[in-house]
Amino acid sequence: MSEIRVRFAPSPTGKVHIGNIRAAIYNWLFARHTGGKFLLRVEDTDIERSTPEAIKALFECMEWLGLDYDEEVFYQTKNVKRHLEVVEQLIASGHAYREERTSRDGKTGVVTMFRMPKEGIIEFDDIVKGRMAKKAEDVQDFAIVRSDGSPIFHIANVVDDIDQRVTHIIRGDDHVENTFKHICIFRALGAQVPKYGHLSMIVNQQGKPYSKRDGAAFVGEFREQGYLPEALFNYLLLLGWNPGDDREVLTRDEMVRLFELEKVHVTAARFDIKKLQWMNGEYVKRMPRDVFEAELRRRVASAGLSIPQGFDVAFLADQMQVRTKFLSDMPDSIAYFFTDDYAIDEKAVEKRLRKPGVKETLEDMVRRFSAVAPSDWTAQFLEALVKELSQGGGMGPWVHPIRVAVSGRMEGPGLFEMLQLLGKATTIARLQKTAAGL
RNA sequence: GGCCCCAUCGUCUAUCGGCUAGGACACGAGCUUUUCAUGCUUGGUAGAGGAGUUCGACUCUCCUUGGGGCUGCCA
Repeated sequence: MSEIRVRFAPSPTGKVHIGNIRAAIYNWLFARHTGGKFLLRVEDTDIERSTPEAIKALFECMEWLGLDYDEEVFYQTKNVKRHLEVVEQLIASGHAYREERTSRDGKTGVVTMFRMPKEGIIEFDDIVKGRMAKKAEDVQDFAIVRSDGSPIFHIANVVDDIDQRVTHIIRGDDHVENTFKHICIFRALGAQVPKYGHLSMIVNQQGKPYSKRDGAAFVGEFREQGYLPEALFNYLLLLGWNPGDDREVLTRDEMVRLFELEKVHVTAARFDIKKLQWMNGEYVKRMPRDVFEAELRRRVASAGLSIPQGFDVAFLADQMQVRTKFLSDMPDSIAYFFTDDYAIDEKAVEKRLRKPGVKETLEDMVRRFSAVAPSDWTAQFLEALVKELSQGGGMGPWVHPIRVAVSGRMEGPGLFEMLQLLGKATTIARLQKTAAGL
C-alpha cells in the first residue's frame, strides 16, 4: 500500500480563482486527513502569462490560506523534455501518430495526435461522482504536441502525474471529459491509473460558473476586502461538503479530522456572499481578545493615527470586537477616538441633531458634564447622571444627540463607555462645538 | 447537434425506505438594550412533473422537463 499523494496544479496567471482554490483546499484536506502528501505543481507552460510575479502571487495566496505543501514545487516547464520523450514512446508503440492539421485559427502544421481506442468502454469510479463510463468511440483522437513542438496539457499533465507519483487526482468538474482521454494515456504508457475525484463548480445566482462579473472571484480580492483567511477557507469548504452534523464553524483540526472526499457533493453550489460575511464575523468574534487588540492597534497606526498615552485600548477592543464584521472597517469605525478630523455621517446629523431642543440639550450637558469631577468620569457615573435626568423615562432624548455630537455616527460602543474612553475634555469640547453649529 | 453529469426552503445543506422533512445564512416578529451589534426566543418558505417497485418513497428504477459541463494546435 503506497502513500496517498495528491497535487494542486494551477496555471499561474496572477490571480487565483475561488473555484480553483477550493480544489486546493479539498486536496489539502484530503492529504492531511489521510496522512498523505500534498504537492504543488506549477503548470507554467503558458509563457505569456506565467510570470515570476504571477507565481509569487500564487505562493502568497497559498500561504495566506495556510495551504502548506510537501516536497519541492514542481514546475511543468522543467519537464518538457520528458513529455516529448514519452510522446516518442507513444508513437513507437502505435498509440500516437503525426498528422498535418489545420487549427481553428487557420494555422496548418504537423501535430502529434493520441490514438484513442476505437471500441470498448472507458470507465472509472469517481470518488465524488460515482461510476463514470463512456464509449471509447465517443472520444476523438486529440492533439498532444503542437506544430511548434510544444507538448499540450493532456500529455504534460499525465506525465507529470506519473512522475510525481500522484495517486488521487482531485480537480474541477470541467475535467471529467478529459479524464476519459487521460486514462487512455496512462494505460498506453503502462502506468497505473490514479483515482479521480471531480469537484462541482461554484456558480452564481443564475447558475452559471462564478466569474469576476459576479463580484470578487479571486482570493486576493477577498483578502483586500478584509476577509479573514480562516473564514474564506471555512466557507469554501462548506460549499459542497459538511461534517454530517449541524456544525458549520470548524477549527482547522476538526476540518482535517472530519473531511471525507466521499461526502463531497456532486451538485454545483451557489456562492453566497452574505453567508461568507456572516462567517467572517464569526471568526472576528472568535479571535483571541489580545489578537483583536493587536489588529486594532496596527490598523490605527497604519492610518497615521496615534493612540494617546493612557488610552484604554483593551477596553475599546472589548467594545468593538463584537461589533466588527470586517477588520478592515477599522480604523474608520473608531477614528473619532484618536483625531478630531473624523467623518461625520450627515444622515445621523439630520436624524439626531437637527431637531428642536437638541441644541439646548447639548448645552445643558456641557454644563452638567463640566461639573463632574475628573475621578468620576466613568461610564457608570455618567450613565447614572443621565438616568437621573430622564427621570425613569427613556434615555433616548439624551443618548442619541450626545452620541452623534461626539462621534459623528449612530453606531459604536455603548455611549457611556464611549464617553469614558473619549475623556472629559474631548467630550465637552465636541458637545460645545456641535451645539454652536446648530 | 453529439456525449457526460445534476435536481430538498431564496441560498448552503441534513435525511443513506418510516418525515409532524431538521439546521445554518438571508428575511419577519419579540425579548435584552442608551445606539449599533451580540445573545436568546420565535415565524414563514422546500422534495420539478409523471409513471413504476414497495405495506410505505424525498430517498430505489424509468421517462419528461429544467440546469450545467465537454465537444481547441486552452488548461
